[in-house]
Parts: sequence; C-alpha cells; structure tokens
Amino acid sequence: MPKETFFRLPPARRDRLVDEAIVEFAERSYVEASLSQIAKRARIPKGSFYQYFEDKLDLYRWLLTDEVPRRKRAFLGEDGATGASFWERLALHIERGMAFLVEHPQLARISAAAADPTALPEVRGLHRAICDAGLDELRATLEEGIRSGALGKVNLELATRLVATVIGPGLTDVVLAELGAELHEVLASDDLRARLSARRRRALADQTVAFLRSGLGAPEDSLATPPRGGKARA
Amino acid sequence: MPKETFFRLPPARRDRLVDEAIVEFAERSYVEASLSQIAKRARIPKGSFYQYFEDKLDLYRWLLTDEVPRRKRAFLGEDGATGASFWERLALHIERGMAFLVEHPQLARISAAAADPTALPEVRGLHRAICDAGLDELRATLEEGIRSGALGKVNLELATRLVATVIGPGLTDVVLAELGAELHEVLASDDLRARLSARRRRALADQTVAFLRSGLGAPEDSLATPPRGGKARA
Amino acid sequence: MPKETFFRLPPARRDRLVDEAIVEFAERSYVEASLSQIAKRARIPKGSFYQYFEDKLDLYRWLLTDEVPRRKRAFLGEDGATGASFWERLALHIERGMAFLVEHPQLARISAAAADPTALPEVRGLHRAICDAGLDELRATLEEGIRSGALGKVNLELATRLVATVIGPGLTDVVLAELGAELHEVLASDDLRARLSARRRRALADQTVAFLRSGLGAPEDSLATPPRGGKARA
Amino acid sequence: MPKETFFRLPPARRDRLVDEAIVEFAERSYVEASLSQIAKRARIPKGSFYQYFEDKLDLYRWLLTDEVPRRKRAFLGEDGATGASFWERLALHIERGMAFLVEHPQLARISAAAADPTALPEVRGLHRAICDAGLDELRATLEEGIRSGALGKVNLELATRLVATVIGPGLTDVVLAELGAELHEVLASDDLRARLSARRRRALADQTVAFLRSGLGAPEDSLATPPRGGKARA
DNA sequence: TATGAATGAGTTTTCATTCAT
DNA sequence: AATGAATGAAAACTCATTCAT
Repeated sequence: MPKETFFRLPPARRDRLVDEAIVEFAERSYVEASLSQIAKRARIPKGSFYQYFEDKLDLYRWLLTDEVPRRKRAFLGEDGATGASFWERLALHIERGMAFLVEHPQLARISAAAADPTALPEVRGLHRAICDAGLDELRATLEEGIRSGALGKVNLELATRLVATVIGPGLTDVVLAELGAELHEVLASDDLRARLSARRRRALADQTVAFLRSGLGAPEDSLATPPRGGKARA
Repeated sequence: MPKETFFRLPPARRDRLVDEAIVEFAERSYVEASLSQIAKRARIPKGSFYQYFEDKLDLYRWLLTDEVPRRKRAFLGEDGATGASFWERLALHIERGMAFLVEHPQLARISAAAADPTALPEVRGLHRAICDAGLDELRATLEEGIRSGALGKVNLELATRLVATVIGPGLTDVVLAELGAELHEVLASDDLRARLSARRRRALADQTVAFLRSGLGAPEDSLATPPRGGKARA
Repeated sequence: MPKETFFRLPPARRDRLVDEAIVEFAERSYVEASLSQIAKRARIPKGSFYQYFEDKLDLYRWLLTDEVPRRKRAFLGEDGATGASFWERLALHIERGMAFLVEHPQLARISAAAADPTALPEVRGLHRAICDAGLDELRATLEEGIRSGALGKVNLELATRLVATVIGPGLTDVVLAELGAELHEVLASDDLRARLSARRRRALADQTVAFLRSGLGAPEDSLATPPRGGKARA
Repeated sequence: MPKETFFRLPPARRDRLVDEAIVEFAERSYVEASLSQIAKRARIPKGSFYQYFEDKLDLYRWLLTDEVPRRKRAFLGEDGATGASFWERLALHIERGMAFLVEHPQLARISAAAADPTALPEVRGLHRAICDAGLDELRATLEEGIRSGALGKVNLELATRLVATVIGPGLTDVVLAELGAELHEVLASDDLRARLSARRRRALADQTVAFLRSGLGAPEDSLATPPRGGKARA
C-alpha cells in the first residue's frame, strides 16, 4: 500500500503519477515497465517516488487491487439490472464490460494483465488473487443461475472458467477485431471509442449471450443426440 | 532463421541450447527473457550464441514459428479423425490439445504466448501472424461445420474468436484448475502429467464440446425464447 | 548537451571526468574511444556517466563544440591585433595557433580531429559543421584581405582551402618536426612545451606567412612568367 | 608480410580478399576496420585469413607499404616529365595526384591515412615510415628546385612540410569541394570521377602551383616589403 | 592447407533502488 | 518531506584470434 505521504500529495501531482503509471503498466508487463519512465513522464523525481510507495511492486499492487477497480466501479456505476432475468443480466454485464474496454482501454488492460503469466512469484501471487476473486464472483453468479433454473446441468468449475474466458479475453478479441485495431493502437489513441457504437455493442453482447446460452450447434441436433455416445466410445 | 552453424552443432550442445531457450521463453516474455541466462544455463559462451543465431529475436522467431510447431506436430502425430462428425473431431482436437499441454507445458506456453500483448513491434508482428494463422484454421473448420449442418446460424467472426478463446486460454485454465497448480509449477515440474488421466481429459473435452454445442442454458428454455426480444428491449 | 546534473557536479569530480574524456578523445577517434576507459580512469561508475550525458555522442559533441572551443578562447584571450595589417594579423593568428598546440596539445588534437574522416554519419555531421565554420571564418578573412588590397587576384575557394590546410595540419606537422616528437608523445607529456620558444614560434609564423604571401619561387621569376603558358602547353 | 600461401592463392580469391580489404580500410581506421567484415564480403572463411596473413596488422601493413603503392605506380605509370621545368613538373605531379584521387579514391584514402594519428604504437610506426618516405622524396625534389634556381631562399624543412600538406590533404579538400561531395560519398560511388574533367584538373593544378610559387600577396607588395619588419615588431 | 566453429574480453546502455542533503 | 544524484548489476552484442578437424 502507498505510504501516508502519497495520500497527502497535492491532487495534481498525485494524478500525474497515477496516470502515467497506468499508461506504463497498460503497455508493458510488470517487469518491463520502467519506474524511470513513469517518474520522468509524471515529472516527479525518482527519489520522491520512494516517499510514496515502498517500491515498484507496491505501486503495481495498489493499482491492480485498488485504484483500477475503483475507477472501474466509478465508470460502471450501479448495476441497474435488478429484476432482470439471468441472461439479461449477463448481457448487460457483457455490454458494460465492452463499454469499459472501449472507453478505458488502459484500465481494462491492466485488469486483464492479471491473467498473464509472469516469472516473479510476488506478482504471481497478486495476479492469482485477482483472478480468483473474479472467478469467485462469476461462480456465484452462475450458481444463482442454476438456482433460478436458467442454467441447465453444468459442471460448475468448468463453466465458470470457460465463461470467464469468453467474457474476458474472448470479448476483448472480438472488440479489437471490430475496431480493426491491435491492442497497442487502442491503448495509444483516444478516439477509437466512437468506432463501436452502443447499438453494435448491444448486438455483440446479445450474440455472445446466445452463444453462452445455446452454443453453436444447429437447433435440431442441439440436444437430441449426446455429444459423443457412451457406446460408440466404449 | 538460425545460421547453418546451428544445425551442424553436436546434438548434445544444440539440445542444451534449445532446451534452455525453451525453458526461458516459457517462463518469461520476450523482453524479460535473458540471453545471458540461456547461455549460462546451456553452458555455452555468450559469444558462441551469435554463431548460431543472428540475435535474440532470431532465436525467438525460430522457436515460435519452427521448432515449437515441429515438436507439437511430432507429439500430436496424425489427426486420425477422418470420418468422424464435426463435434467428434472438435472433441478430439481439444483432447489432444490438453494432452500436449500436460505433457509439454513449456511448448504449449510458448505457443500461447503469441496471444500476450507486448510493446515491441517486431515481436508483435510475429505474434500477430501466429494468431492470425490459428484463427484462419479455426475459421475454416467452423465453415466446414456450417456446410455440414452441424453448426446453426452463427456470426462466423464472433464464433471463431470465442471458440478460439475457449479452446485456447479457457481450456488451459481448466486444466490448471484440475491439476490444482499454477502455470509456473507446471512449467517447472515434470511429473504433474499423471495427475490428469486420459479418462479425465476425455470427460473435460466432452463437456467442453457440449458447452460449445449447446451452451449452458436449461434445455427447456434453450431455444424457445429469443435471448433478448427486440420488443422487450424497445 | 550534458544534462543539468553535469553542471552541478562537484568540480573535482567533473574535472576528472572532462579531463579523462579529453585525454581519451585526443588519443583515439570517436569510435575507438571507450566510455568504459574514461569512466574507469575518472573513477566514476559507468552508470553515473549516464546521469551527466545522454550517451557517448553527447559527450563528444559537447567537447567538440563547446568545451574545447571555450578552453581555446580562454587560452587565446583577446586577439589584440587591431590596427595591424592583413599579413601581420595572419602571422599573429598562426603564432597563437602554435602556442595553443604546444600548450594544450590535447585540445588542439580534438579540434583538429574534425578534419579526420569517419564512417559514422552522426559524427561526420558534427565534423563537417566544425570544418565548415572554420572555412567560413577563414574565407571571410581572405575576402577582407582582398578588399584591403593585400591579396592579389585569387580563386577564393581554392585559396581558402589551401590556406586552411597550411595553417592547420601543415603547421601542426611543422611544430611536431621542430619538437622532434610525434603527436602521441606530445599528447602524453606535459613538458615539451618549453622546447618551442616564443622566439622560434614567431620565426616560424613569419616564414609561414612569407610562404603564403609570396610563395616559394625565386624572386626574379616569381611573377614574370605565367606558371604554365597556354602556348607552351599546346 | 603475407605468408607464402597468400601468393599461391587462386587469383580470383586473392583479389576478392584484397579488394574488400581496400574497401574496408579506406572507410575505417585501422582499429575500426573489421576483419570479420572483410572476410565475410570476400567470402573467405575467417580461419583461412590467418593462413594468408599473420594478423590484421600484417594485412594492413602489406596494403599500406606494398599493394597500394604498387597500384598507385601502375596507375600513374612513367613520370614523363623529363626536360620540363621544376614548376611544370610540380604541376604535372599535382595533376596526376588529382587524377589518382578521382579514379582510385580508396587507394588514395588508404595512402592518406598514414597522416592520421592513431593510438596503436605498431600502426604509428607504419604511418610514420610512410610519411617520412614521402617527405624525403619531396625534400629531394625541393632541393633540386633550389639547385635549379626555381626556388628562392627557403627554409627547406618548413617548405617541405607545408608543400606536402598543400598537395596532400589540401588538394584532397579542394577536389572534394569541386565534386561537391564528402569523402565517404566518393569512396562509395564509382561514377563521380567524370565530374572533374581533365581540363578542370589542369586548371586547379596550375592555380595550386601559382600559389606555391608566388603566394597570395598582391603583385606590387609581394616581395617589396619584408613580411613583418623587425622594426615594426620592436 | 582449408576452414568452420569457439571463445572471452570488450563495447554501450538501462534500471531499480539507496543515500545525502 | 523532498529530491537530485549515485551506483552496480544486468542487458544485448562484436571482435580478433585460436583451435580442431
């Protein structure tokens, strides 16, 4: 956690530091990110940095577990989906995720980085915790879906992880493909957001939910025959 | 591409170099990986390395585009799925992917690294090419599925990317969860492979295919009501 | 240009660095000169060097375009030749150049290095600029000599370049011959300066000016016959 | 000196080696020149090189003291100036030097490099010997000029060195200025030679000789008043 | 004799962190 | 508390020369 001094910083100075840190960690992995760069671009002396944070990891940890989630919550606001069905709520969740990605690609990228492997044990611990929290939340959601009867009979663990991947990196890929851009272009430019209209986002969310709900199989065969017959196998 | 010299190397020496390179690039990103480390662990002088490869990128490129795919093909052997249905072939593909991951986690990790973002343009180009090739192949497969009637009406681009994520990082996560291990433990240890039996792999593959085919929705509602009605929305 | 840090350095430390850099660049070409050597001999860590200069070229550029000229000006002081004739001023200029060479051979050598060819484009640009500036100044001087009637009818470009060579590398050779030493001995030792008395310097300067003014031809034929007659040629 | 094996080499192979060595040493100083580059471009194994020459210095020495002078003599052929006056012979010498420079800039550059300072004692010895030989020759020529009455009363040592600089680096500068090119462009391209016509070369040679013979002073004052009067000084 | 390969000392440069003021 | 500077370990890469076949 940042030191006391960090929170007593003049907001302008603090914001510069945080903003530049976000830029750096969005573009580079923890190891590759350079404190020197962050300090230089934020125009704060490198020495001062160590008054605010213990070290590079301290900054990264705080960004990953506090600041980025806070900004994400601030952007997303209230869920506003009370009363909706399970699938509707899922669609809304996806849509909001896409909006966040398009409007705040750097924050989204830092969040997503938790899924990247890294050789540093400390960072791995961090990433693990974040991923686990996300999975826990999604698992709870799916459990609720099961209770509500929206979901069929599923292997909960498998479903949790597959759905997490679909609405995580999967949708990021889809959005990038829609934008016709690579991640690094999106991180660098500010005006790509307009390229994905709210209408289009809704359509993509609906199609994704349809995929999660009913899969890709043709309707007639969808549940008629078991995927691979036990007898045929035996 | 490696220089001629490399291919004329005594096999023991060459293998040491390649093996250590694989270890290093499996654990670290391109930028983080250290030639010095590779050379030291392979017990070849740093100067000698440059007899074999142009530079660090040359080694990485060769691993990524030649050696790792070659080893993967060697491991997977023939497809052996001729005559099977689309879904059966998909299940087989998934199963084989899981086997490769468990038996050769380092190779699998290097392959998968192509999906990780990186700030270096040259490396990005490499990764991009690999990802595109994978997507092209999968897209063709899905198109065939459509022709064969196995797949319903789908947005091909969306489906391609979502399926790719499911059978790529999605299944990796699932397997790691099954092993109760993190990627780095798997990369480091040789005997985790037994923890995921062929039977269990088959079961996971079947369930994954079921997910891709029919989704997670309860049978009765599966295709009865449209995911989200246009009217309900308007 | 050096960074701010450099100018705030404790003088002893800064001087050590500059002095060793001058020694190194006086003895070796830009490419051959070694930052490691400079740092080692100045007893500053290599890492510290980069607090003071952007890189090797930054140091060299500053030496060549700022520090060496500054020291040269400091040594030469005021011209003090106002009112003198063109040829007298030229003699004074030459004399002062010889004094500088003898008293500060390293600075003189670094200046002169601008005339050496080099394969590095950036360094070539630097050298070119310095040579051009020197030629411009000399050309202006000669133009004034023409206006004052001291100079006869000359090809200005040719004259500028020939005179530049005479009073540049030419005089350096002459002085070294007088000292009975090679450049590197002069660069290495501090007490050769006394070997060339002011009286001798004045004599050499006078003779050089006589050469520039009247050439080497015997008086009687000096301008009587054209250098090579058109007819004689045809 | 090269080893026996070198002279027994198939001419094509030997020529490739020599030609590439000339290219390399023309562009770079002894230290900067790279044997690896020479060997690679000449397509001879680096190991073989050491069958032909003791080391880098051996090659350089042979080029500088044997091969380049031999090629220079071959280009210049017979002097053909018997019977001409001292000044005519000098003009011819200069003209031939310019022709050599324009037609064989690489050979000329290697010759001229002997005047460049270097930190390596062995190379310094080489350069010194070459320069001294050139000066000896020129001194003898001037002595003959004195005997023939063409030259006035001169300080022989001073005159030798000043004339050497004028017709050496001085004329090179002049020619480069005429070509509107830098040395490195001339070294790299083959067709700049046409830019300096024989007629223009002759004119430059004549003007240079006029400079050496009569200096730059205006005719009326040229020898009337001593360069700087003893009285004026006192 | 030919030669491909091996090698270690060398190069410039970056970086996170500590220290002194 | 602020901060400018110091620093050493690390990085990728090049080179002339030697060695073994």
